[in-house]
Parts: sequence; structure tokens; C-alpha cells
Amino acid sequence: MREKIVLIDGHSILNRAFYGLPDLTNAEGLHTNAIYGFLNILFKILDEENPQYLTVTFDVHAPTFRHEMYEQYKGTRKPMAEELRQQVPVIKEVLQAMQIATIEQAGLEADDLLGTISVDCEAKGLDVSIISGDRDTLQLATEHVKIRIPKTKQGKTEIEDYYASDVLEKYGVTPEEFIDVKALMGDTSDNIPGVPGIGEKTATKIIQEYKNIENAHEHAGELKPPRAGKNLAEYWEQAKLSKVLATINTHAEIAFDLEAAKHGNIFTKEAYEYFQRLQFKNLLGRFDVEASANEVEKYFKEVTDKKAIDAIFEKACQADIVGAAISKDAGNVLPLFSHPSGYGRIALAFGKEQIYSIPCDMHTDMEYLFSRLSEVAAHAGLFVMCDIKRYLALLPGIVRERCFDAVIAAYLLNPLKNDYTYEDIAREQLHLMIDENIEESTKACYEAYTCLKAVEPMSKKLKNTGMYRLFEEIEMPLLFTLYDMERAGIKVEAEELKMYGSRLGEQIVRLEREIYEMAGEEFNINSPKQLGVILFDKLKMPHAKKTKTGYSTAADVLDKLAPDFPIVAKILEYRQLAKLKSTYADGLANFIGKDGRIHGTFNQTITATGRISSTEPNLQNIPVRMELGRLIRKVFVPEEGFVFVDADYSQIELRILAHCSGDAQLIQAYREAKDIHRMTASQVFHTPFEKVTDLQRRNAKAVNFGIVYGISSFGLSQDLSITRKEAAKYIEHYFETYPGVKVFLDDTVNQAKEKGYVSTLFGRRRPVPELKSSNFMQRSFGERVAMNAPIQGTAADIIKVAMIGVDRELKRRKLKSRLILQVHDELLIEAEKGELAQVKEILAEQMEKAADLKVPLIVDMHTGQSWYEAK
DNA sequence: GCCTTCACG
DNA sequence: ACGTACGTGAAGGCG
Repeated sequence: MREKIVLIDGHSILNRAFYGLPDLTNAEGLHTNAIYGFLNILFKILDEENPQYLTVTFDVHAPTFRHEMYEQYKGTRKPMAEELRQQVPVIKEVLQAMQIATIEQAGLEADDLLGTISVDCEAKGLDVSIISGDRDTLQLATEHVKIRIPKTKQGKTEIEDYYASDVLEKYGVTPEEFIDVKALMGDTSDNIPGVPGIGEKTATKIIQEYKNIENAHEHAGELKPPRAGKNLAEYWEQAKLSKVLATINTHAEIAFDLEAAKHGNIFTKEAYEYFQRLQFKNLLGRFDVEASANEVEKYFKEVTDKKAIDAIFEKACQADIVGAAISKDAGNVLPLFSHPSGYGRIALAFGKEQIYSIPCDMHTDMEYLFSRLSEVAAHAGLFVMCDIKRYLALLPGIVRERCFDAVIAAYLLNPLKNDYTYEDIAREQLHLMIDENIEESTKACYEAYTCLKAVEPMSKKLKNTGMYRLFEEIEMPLLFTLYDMERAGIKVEAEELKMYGSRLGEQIVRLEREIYEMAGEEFNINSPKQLGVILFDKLKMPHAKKTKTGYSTAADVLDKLAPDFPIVAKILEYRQLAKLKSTYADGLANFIGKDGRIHGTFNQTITATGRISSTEPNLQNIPVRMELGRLIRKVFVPEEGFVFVDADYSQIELRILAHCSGDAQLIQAYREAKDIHRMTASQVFHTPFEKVTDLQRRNAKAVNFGIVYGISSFGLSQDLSITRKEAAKYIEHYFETYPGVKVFLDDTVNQAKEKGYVSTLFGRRRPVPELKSSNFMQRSFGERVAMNAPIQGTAADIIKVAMIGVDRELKRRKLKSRLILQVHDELLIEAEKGELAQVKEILAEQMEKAADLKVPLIVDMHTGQSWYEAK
């Protein structure tokens, strides 16, 4: 059995991984996609090959001989993207930690290293596998040297293998001849000029016949097509240069030590720590977890004895901190004992050696476990869980002053993540890796233990980042308010909703027929692809925009076509109705509960800015702008004897901008209760306040919005259908009018670039890793985010404070009225009719005093017998 | 599962 | 030159 060496072309594989994978970033803001992709390929290769030797080659960033020759001749290479560059030293460290040999030598390209080592090792009787993304290396293939080229296809890595015979089969030439083919055809990515007018096809034919360029040159007169021969003669010097450039040096002077390349244990403790830091969760599974077998597991106990269980609860009640978890699986419990909630087990941890998992069974039903756990929550010094809101109905003993939600804390520490699992929290806060393949009982123990132990590091981090008060005084209390809102729900007239839906249905059928008639055929109007074919191919309409996949048929494109093509107007109408029916009429009907109310979910750990989001259904995007859609709000009604009070902040984001920027003009305008859009129009368009036209005011309003979004002339020009130049002029005039705003926005972006994050007035942070990007688009996005997040986030903070205040005051006065919805700058209260005056007073007071700004916070309020009326 | 579109602030 | 407004969630189409 021959021994084997695997040689990896480090830069080439990194490069491939970098461009083949979406951008990934770890908690430190370090880009990791290239490293991740590299390691995936590495592991795949090692699994397949199981080699005795392994070496990774790297280029050194000094100019190399072969390229120096060319760069004198023509230009230089593109610089490496910053996101990739920063990953190069890291992968080298990671490889070192994995005890994998690397080699780099000034003056030599990776290809030359690969070639030289490959020839050397083959001579020593080894099999060689070269892993590279670069087809150049195909010239190195022999009977014992295999070139392996990884390809990313639909997320999966497939590897193409080439021995010498495979090169011949696929390219029609031997590996050696492959050099000459390349010399003729050239390679722009490798800066090989080649011969003009000769591409892959011609080059291959010529070399198949004449074997090398020298011979072909001698027979230049006979080449086909004649033009190729003529060019080869004319560009002979360039062809010779290209051959030199294309030839990999297989006899370079290098210090390669085969013994040092011996492949040993790569799963070292150091490597493990790197993988943790880089947050490569699924790669961590490859490490022998038994070895590091989280010592804590030996204290996990599953308890079923009733007396023992009771003793545990007693002790937990006395503890300073208790971590708890509730899980679905109850092990072998009979269905007879299962709980309507679906839960079958609890776990609790209150000391290093007190970690218990308790399933329900015939002696101990779930009801009992919940009630005892609830007692623990009521008595323990601090009760810690993940996603407390989810369990509040089961654990009424939880007290808001003495509980800690680890998920909410994790969200504040990094609001950019998609989810906040206890596994992530354990890894990030406790450096504890949890195997995915463990029993439910063990899992529950881990979760409870994580909750117990993560409190300290998380509290410390929240304090260090200035977010502890935000956590304790806003986010934690808010969870209880959101829970009450969800439980209250909102009453919906099911019959009315159904009728609204069928009316839409009739109209949709009518429009469908008309559209098919006008198009001359039937097609799926809901398919942008089919619609694009009809409009732009069949009916030859001018196509203004394209998406990645084809023509854009978005509303703003169709709007421009509608005046000229009647069918487009019909399609827009169809779209509007189809949306109303599917998402709202039919969609909402599915969520009406047995009590005639919709109980949606308010999510507290989703948005990057601190806003709340609403799902199942989304009650924050019920139509309002168009009358037809707005009618849906008539089915949202208060209960008998109640009335809706809807209160919304007037221009809260612009007021926050006024406060934060300290701009004198803007502040004065708000203090004097001026019409801000009219005033902006007057200044930006140099028109007396009284003479501002409606159009001017509309445009000024768009500018004001744009400022909050992180203004760009392009964005504004799109919104207003004006040229970029005009938009730029508006912006310039805006900044002349409100110079404080300009200074504020510039400062905010600069500080964000320095610190890597922006903050709200209440201390909430949003990291902005995009600002470090070398990509113009990404960086610009980062700048807009830096301008927008403090404003949107502060508004989110303020209304959260108001919600807590309103909720607290309603309860303190023991009113029947209750808060039921939040729509970012708006609160909806279902008010008992006799309490109306009090409710209005509470709303106004709590909302207005939620923050003390340099400008007043103004609240508009309406009442009505439906959401339609109250808005 | 991703893309496109569209509803809201 | 790059090709965008900020923040969300749901539905339908398509591979």
C-alpha cells in the first residue's frame, strides 16, 4: 500500500470558499466564510483520503518571479478583498492549532510549491492529491498525482478528480500539453496574455496536432484557421512568455520536510478553542466531545422518586439563583399522563452539583411539576429561563422583579442573530460545547445549567456595555406586558371578514377574465415569471428594471406602464385584491380562536434595531394606506361595552432626530408646533412658508423620511421620480437648513466606524460590521444603518417605556381596559366605556413622559367602535 | 428553501 | 463603477 500526501493550495481554496459562500461573521465582527468553507473542504478531503501526510501551501505577498515578468509587461493584479485578506492570517493560526504543516516561500507561487513537492513526493514513491480551485495545476497530473478541484453546487461541495488520463479525456491533451494550450489561449485571471484570436478550441486543436507551441510555430503557415498561424508568428514572443508564465516550476529550491508534514491529531484543544471563537458549530461535532466530556454532565440526575422530587423543590426555593427548563419529551411516559401543553419534563439547576431533570409519570403529573416549579419561581432569589414569556401561563409564580430571561439578555448583547438557543448561550457565555446527540433529559439539564451559569457573565457584559438598565427596567418588564397583550388578543368579526373575502373573490375572478382577454391567453398572474413573459415578450412593453431572475414586475415598474397599457392597470388592481384576500381576508380568518379573538405573538428578540415584531398573524401590517384595504380594519372590534382608543406618536423619529442632533432650527420648529414638512419645504425650496405648494410639501416630507433612513441621493431620486442631481440638491439644501443634523449624522457614522456599533438614547446597541467592508455597497449600507438605527431604535425604546407605563397604570387603577396592540409608534387599547376618560389620560401621560427630550412628544388619539374608526 | 412582491411603521 | 433607501412578516411561485 503506497503512502499518500495531500497538498492543499491554501489561497486558491480560500478564494473559492470566499466567493462561494455568503458572508459570515462571528461575534467579534470577524469575517469567517472563507475559513469555514476551507475547513469544510479540508475535512471532506481528509475523510475521503485518510492520508499519512498533509501540507497547505500559501503564496507570500511579495512579487514572484513569474508574475514580475508579466507585471512589467502589463498592469498588476487586483488587490484582495479586505474581508478575505483578514481571514488569511486566521486560517494559518487555525491550521497551526490543528498541527497541520504549512509552507510558504518568498519568491514562489503556491503552484510552484505544489509542483515541486508533488514531483518530489512522487519520486519518493508516494501517491499525491493536490487540492486546488485552479485548473492551472492540471499540468501536474500523472498516474500517481491526482488533481482535485472542489466545486460548490447548490450548497454542496463536489470534487472533480483528474489523473493524467482524466485530463486527456476531458481536455484532449496530456497534462504536459495542457501548458502549451494555455500558452496559446491565455488566461485573464492568471494574467497570461496568450495569442490574440486563439481561444480554447483552436488552441487544443493546434496542440493536439503539433504537440507544443515551438513545433506549431515552425509550421505556422499550415495552421488552421490561417489567422491563428499568422497571429502565432506575429505574437511569437508573447506566446513564449505565456508558456513560461503558464509553466509551473517543479524543481524550485524549497525547504520541504516530509517528516514535518506527517498528519497527526488535528482535533487539539487549541483547535477546538479556535472553532468555538469562530462559531463553527457544526464543525465542533467532529471533536471528540467525550474527551472534553463536559465535566458538569456527571452531576446531571434524572429523578423520578416523589420524595426526592419534593426535596429538590424545597431546596430550590431556598436557592439564590435557579436555572430552569421545560421540555416536550417525557421519555417513556404513557400518553395517558401527557399534558395538554405538550410538555413532559422540567429541569432545574441551582448549584454546581444540583442539576436535576424531572419527567412526569404516573406518580408525578405535569400539572404538579408546573405548580412546584412555579413556587420555586416565586421564592428563589432569581429565577432564570430561556424565553420566559412562552411559559408564563404555566408558571404564574414568576415575579417580574426576580426573574432573568437569558434569551433576552443574549439578544441585547447581539441583536443581529437569527436565533438565541441555549446551546449558543452556553458556548458564548460559558465556553461550554453541547453535543447535539444527547438525550432529552440531558438536554434539559444543560439548558437549566446554562441559565444558572450564564447570569453572571451576561449581567457583567450588560453592565459593561451600559445596557443593564435597558435590560432590567425595559426589556424584562416588557415581557410581561407583551404576554398580557397576547393573552388578551383582539376581537374579530368572523362573519364580516368572510363576506369581505368573498366580495374580493368575485372581483378577482372578474379581473382575471379581463386580463386573460386582454393578454389573449390564460396564465398565472401571480407568477412574476409568467407575467414578465406576457408583458415584456408578448406585448413588447419596455422593461425598465431587471431582477436576478428576470424582468421586474414590481409595482413601481408597472405604475409607469399603467398609463400606456390598460392591462397593466388591471394587473395592479388584481395584485392588490389578491394580496388583500390571501394575506388578510383568508389569512386572518385562520387565526380566529374559539373565543372569537386573534391571539398573535409579539417577538422581542427579532429586530436589529430593538423594535418588536408580530407574527402568526402579523398584526403590525394590517392595511391602512389604501381605502379598500383599510376597510379590513372594520372587522377588528372591541368587546361589548368597550371601545377602542388608538394613540400614536406624531413624527416620533423626526423629533428624536431633533433631540439627538440638537439642531436649533428643528428644535425650535417642534417647540412652536410648526408643520415640519411645510417648514422644510419652505427652506429647501426657498419659498415663503405660506406659499409652499402641495408638491413641495410632499417632496420635503420625502426628504425628511430619507434623512431618517440614512439619506442617499439615489434613494431619494427613486422615491420622488426625479434625477439624482436634483435629489442631491434637495439634500444639500436640507443640510444647509438644518446644519446640526448634518454634523450629527456625520459624527454618528464616524463613531460607528471607530467603535463598530451605534447606540440609542437608552443605550441599546446595534453592531454595524458592514462599515469595515471593502465592498462599496455593503459599506454604504453600513453607513445608512448607522444613521437610521439610533433613531429607529430610540423610538422603539420610547414606546416600550410607554407600554410598560400604560400597562402598569391600568393595573394599578384596577381598570378593565387593556393594551392589546402595538404598531411601532401606535398603541391600541380596548377600553371599558366607563373608563374612557381615565384611559385617555393614562395614554397621554405615559406616552408623553416616556422620554424627556428637548422637544415635546405629541400623541394623537382617536376612539371608535372598530379599529377603522379609531385610526 | 429562496425569490419576488407587497402590506405596515 | 458599484446599483440602494431603514425596519419587519406572509403568501405564492418555482426548482
